[in-house]
Amino acid sequence: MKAATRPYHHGHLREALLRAAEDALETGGARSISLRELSRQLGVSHTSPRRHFAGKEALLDALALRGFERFDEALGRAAGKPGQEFKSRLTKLARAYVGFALKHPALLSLMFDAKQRADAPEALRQASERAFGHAPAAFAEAQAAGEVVPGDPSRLALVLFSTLLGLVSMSTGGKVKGIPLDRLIGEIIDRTILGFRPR
Amino acid sequence: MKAATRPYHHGHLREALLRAAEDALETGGARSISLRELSRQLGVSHTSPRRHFAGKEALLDALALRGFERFDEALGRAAGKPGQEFKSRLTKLARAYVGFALKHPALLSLMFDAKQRADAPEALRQASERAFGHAPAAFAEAQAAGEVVPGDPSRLALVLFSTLLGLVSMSTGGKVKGIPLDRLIGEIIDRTILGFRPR
DNA sequence: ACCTGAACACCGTTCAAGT
DNA sequence: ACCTGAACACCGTTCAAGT
Repeated sequence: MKAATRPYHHGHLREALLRAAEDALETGGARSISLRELSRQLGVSHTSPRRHFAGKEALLDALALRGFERFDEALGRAAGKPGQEFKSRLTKLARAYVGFALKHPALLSLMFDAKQRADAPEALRQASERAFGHAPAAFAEAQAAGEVVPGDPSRLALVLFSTLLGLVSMSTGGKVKGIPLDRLIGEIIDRTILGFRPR
Repeated sequence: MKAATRPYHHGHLREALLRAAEDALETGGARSISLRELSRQLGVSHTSPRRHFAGKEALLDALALRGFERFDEALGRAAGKPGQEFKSRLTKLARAYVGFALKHPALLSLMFDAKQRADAPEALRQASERAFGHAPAAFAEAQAAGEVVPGDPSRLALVLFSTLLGLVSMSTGGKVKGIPLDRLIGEIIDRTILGFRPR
């Protein structure tokens, strides 16, 4: 009954810290994350995090990196396969993106802030680029089929993702001017396809 | 030689605090803002800010609010007048927006974070809506001239601004994949106008 | 290797007190 | 009204020490 009070976090303290930090992030914002408080929650001394992260900034960066990795997976699953209808693929990608953004708003904000920093780790930039690399494939295929204007496909995809990203930023609680984002996505996709259709 | 060491910040301590806080924000990020450090810089005791702001959060909110007010002014100047060419008005609005975003990246991030908070002050939401209210007028006029598809003009303007907002978020140091934002704006405007043209 | 406690230099906020 | 110093309960980070 006493020995049980010693989880000691053999190998997974790092994991536990990241998990607890993400909880705090979504609950009380980035400012509410405290290494000492996390240590208390996990029952380790306040200097233990130091073994796994060089400092608080490093923990936040690791959190952002994991965010990008999950983001990448979600978009990868939604990206679809060659041969599927262009509009349907874009719609799935868009819903995946918006879904992630609405589910983890504070994490997404942290991810972008971290990536923007002048001294951002290279891994962060790469993870971001990987995640945003799924849409261009769909555009390239549509170009080959003559449904979309020529040009760098990743630049075309950029326009769609920018729009969605901005839409989420301008929304409050998943709504813009009372209209749910879900309903706006279809409109955006239609306009995007129209704008990219060869004249 | 001694009396001069007593600025005492008669009435404008509030102003001075906001100014110093914005400097710190753009230099070292939101996390680098400290009430005590600001007080030190301004030569007042560390409890003086309390007279002007209920707490640190309140100071940050005030900073965000002023940001939205300046943002509103910048967009208002760029919005142009009825009778001017639609595309030229959009381009000016877009450049004004992107210009602000690149000049005050940390402030913009703070502005949106503050506005998004569940307990955000109403004034913040209103200031945001005011600032984003300039573009719809241009869209409404273009609709009257038959250059743009019918529908709620502020919803049409939303698409353009979302795209720009997202573009800035995805950029690093004013560039996306090595291409300066300035050069992308024209492309975005063209696509937007194309997408909104009556079929 | 991994974790610890003590120490240091900071925070934000509160409060009784001064002019 | 406006500002002050002391006090309180926190921080992140460093370091010598323990197993």
